[in-house]
Amino acid sequence: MRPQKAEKTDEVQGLPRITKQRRAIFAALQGDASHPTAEEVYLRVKEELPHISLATVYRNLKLLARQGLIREISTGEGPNRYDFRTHEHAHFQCDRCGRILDVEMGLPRELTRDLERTGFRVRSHELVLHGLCPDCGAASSAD
Amino acid sequence: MRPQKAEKTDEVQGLPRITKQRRAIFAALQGDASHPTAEEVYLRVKEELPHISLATVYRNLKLLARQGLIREISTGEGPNRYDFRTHEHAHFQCDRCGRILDVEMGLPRELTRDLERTGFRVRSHELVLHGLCPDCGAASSAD
DNA sequence: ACCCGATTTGCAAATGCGTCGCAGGTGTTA
DNA sequence: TAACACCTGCGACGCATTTGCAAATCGGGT
Repeated sequence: MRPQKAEKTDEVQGLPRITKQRRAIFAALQGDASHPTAEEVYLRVKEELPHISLATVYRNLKLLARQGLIREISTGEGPNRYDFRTHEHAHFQCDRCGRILDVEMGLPRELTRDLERTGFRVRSHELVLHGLCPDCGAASSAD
Repeated sequence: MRPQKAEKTDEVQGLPRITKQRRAIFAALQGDASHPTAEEVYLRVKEELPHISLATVYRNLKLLARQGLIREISTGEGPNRYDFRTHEHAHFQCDRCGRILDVEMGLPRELTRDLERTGFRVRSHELVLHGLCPDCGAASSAD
C-alpha cells in the first residue's frame, strides 16, 4: 500500500513521519509547564541532538500544533510559546515577571452559543489575561 | 509654573504633545471598524500628511494605546491591528476572509473573581475567537 | 511674540522572529 | 532493498517593528 497521497485540491501534505528530531522536540515539551519559546525548546533539544537546526524546531512546533499534539500561544508580546497541554484553558501573563501561567478557565458555553446564533461558527478561542501573578502581586504590595 | 518634569525613578517621559501627526493618526482611526494595521493607518494618514514616516505611525499607535485612547489587537497572525473602541469587547477573526469583527462579549465577573481569590490581580484580558464569520460560513456551506 | 528645552519627527539602519529554497539525508512502504 | 516523499540543516530572505540621531516642533514661561 502506497503512502497516502494528497488528494484534496487543498495543499495537504502527506503523513508526517516520526523523525528523531520531531520526537525529541515533542519529548522536550512533555511535562514542561514553563511555556517555552521555540528558542528555548531549541536549546534544550540541542543537548540531545547537537546538530539540530533552529528552523527544524520552528517547523516541527508548527506542525505539532497543527496536529493538535501541542498548543501554540501568542501573547502579543515577544515570541510565540508552546504548551504541551492541549485541553481548553486560558493563560495568564504576569506584567512584572513575564511568566505565563495556565489558568483552568473555559469560556462559558452560552457566550459562544449566542455568537453561533448570529451566524458565526466558533472553532476555537484564545484567552490571555494580564496582571500580576500571586508572587509578583505580593512583592508589589511591599514596594 | 514649570512644565511637569519626570520625577519618578522610573523612565517616565514628559507629557505627550499634540502634534499634527498624532492628531491625524488618532483621527484616521475614529469610526473605522475595520481594525486597520499600522501600515493601513500609515497609507490613510499619508493622504493628509504626505511626508509622515511609517515609524511615526508605529510610535504613535503604541503611545495612544498606552494612553488608553485606542486598543491594540494582536491576533497571533500577521501584524497588529488597532481599534478605536476601547470598551471591553472580544474579537473574532474569520479563518477564511481574515477579517476581524468586534464581538460584544465581556468576561464573566465570576471567572476573574475566582482568579483573584487565588492571589492573581487581573488588569486586563484579550479574547480572540476563531472560526467562520456569518458571510464565510454561508459561502462555505455552499461548497 | 519670542525663548528654550523637552518631545517628536523622518530617515535609514538595525533588530527580532519566523519562513523559505535547496541539496542531501532519512523514514516508510512495496 | 529500491523508490519516493517527506525532512533536515544551512543560509538567505521577509515582514513587522524598533532604534539612533540630527533637525524640527510644541508649548509653557517671560
